[in-house]
Amino acid sequence: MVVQLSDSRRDADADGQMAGAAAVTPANSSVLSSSSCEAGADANDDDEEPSRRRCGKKGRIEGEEEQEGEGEADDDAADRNCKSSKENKKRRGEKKAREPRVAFMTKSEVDHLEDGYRWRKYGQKAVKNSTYPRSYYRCTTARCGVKKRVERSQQDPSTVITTYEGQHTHPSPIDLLRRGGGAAALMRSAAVAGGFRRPDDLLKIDDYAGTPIGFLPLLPPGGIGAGGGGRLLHHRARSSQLAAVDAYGGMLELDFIPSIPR
DNA sequence: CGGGTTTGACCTGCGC
DNA sequence: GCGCAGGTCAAACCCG
Repeated sequence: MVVQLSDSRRDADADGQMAGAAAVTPANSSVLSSSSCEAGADANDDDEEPSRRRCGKKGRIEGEEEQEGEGEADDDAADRNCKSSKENKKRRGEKKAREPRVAFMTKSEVDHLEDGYRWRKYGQKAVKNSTYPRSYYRCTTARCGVKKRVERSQQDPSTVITTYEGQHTHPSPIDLLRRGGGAAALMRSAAVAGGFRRPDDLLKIDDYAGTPIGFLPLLPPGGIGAGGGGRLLHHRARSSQLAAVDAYGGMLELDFIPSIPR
């Protein structure tokens, strides 16, 4: 099974920064409450957020996607944009640099898997050729533009596909806890202990171009173990590599972060 | 009352 | 240019 992200990656940030998120598993509120992320805190997205405005009644958002430094105090710019939707369109076209995105597939009965960050749902759409809707979430942390989409696999309804876009501009609590603990060692030991070593145990994740970029373990419905659900902690070991560890010790090694083909 | 969810409408990109 | 599908907004609603 494969996650095929339909969007072309040509626009993606080649920096290799990972979506600040991690895969997930069903909520298990009794354990850790977050996942970690090496938030590469770059100011890439002062993206939207509170100060969005609309043109006209239900018009478009002004100043949206407006960035490059002047992100915030752009009332004027916004007004300008308001005047010409064409310009606006043009701008969008120019700037629409997609955030790097990563998709995770997880066996779970719940759609919205706990990953340690707080998300606000801002939309839901029926997806063509799928009986399951896709939900859209945004990180609730101010100025953090990370988004994620959650949908069920059409082929395997027990599988949840979570796509993260962007990177958190803030650490998650768990990240702080783990910091200094030696992520690499942690990951290695977890991988060994995990037992998810054979391809059969894993779900393949493809990058935008359909190239295999990693694997995820097939978690049993409800997650690993009786209580279900572990949380994925991930650490960017190198700029070109991401490894992940499930909170339950399962191997979730994502040895990737695709470089963008041009 | 504040924060999250639902949902219909709107916007945008893309293929034909 | 048109239509479709994906993505987003925001009012209304819900819930703790």
